[in-house]
Amino acid sequence: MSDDIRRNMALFPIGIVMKLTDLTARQIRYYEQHELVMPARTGGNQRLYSFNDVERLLEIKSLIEKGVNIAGIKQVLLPMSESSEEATVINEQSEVKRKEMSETQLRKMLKRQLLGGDKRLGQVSLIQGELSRFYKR
DNA sequence: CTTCTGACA
DNA sequence: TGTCAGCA
Repeated sequence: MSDDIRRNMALFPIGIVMKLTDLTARQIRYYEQHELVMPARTGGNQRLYSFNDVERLLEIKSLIEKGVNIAGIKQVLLPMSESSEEATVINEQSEVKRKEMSETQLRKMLKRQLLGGDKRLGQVSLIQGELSRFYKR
């Protein structure tokens, strides 16, 4: 499956990514600072994004719009070392499916936090400001 | 002209 | 997040 290398191939500069994602350079760089995306660099230190990076950014954008903050996105997106319940699944095309948290699980976490009773240590606030549109909508 | 880092009237 | 500076 050498289709992966193409998706991970560093191709476009931040300017194009901006148009592709409707995000500002500021935001894109900001998310990188928080390790939400790690684009490659050219010899001149210019960022080069791959298709995967762009998709990643779109997912981040989506979550931001839903009211999830950086801390929350980190927990919802990929680099999930081990998900106790959600098993790593292989999809129909034998392509490794992304270990993303489902909407339902997200809501579950949100509800648990919003309802207060969060006794687990080291838990970070997933929501920004007011309890977001999860309950407004 | 485009991108990069750092900083904040 | 916007935006401006000063480089590369």
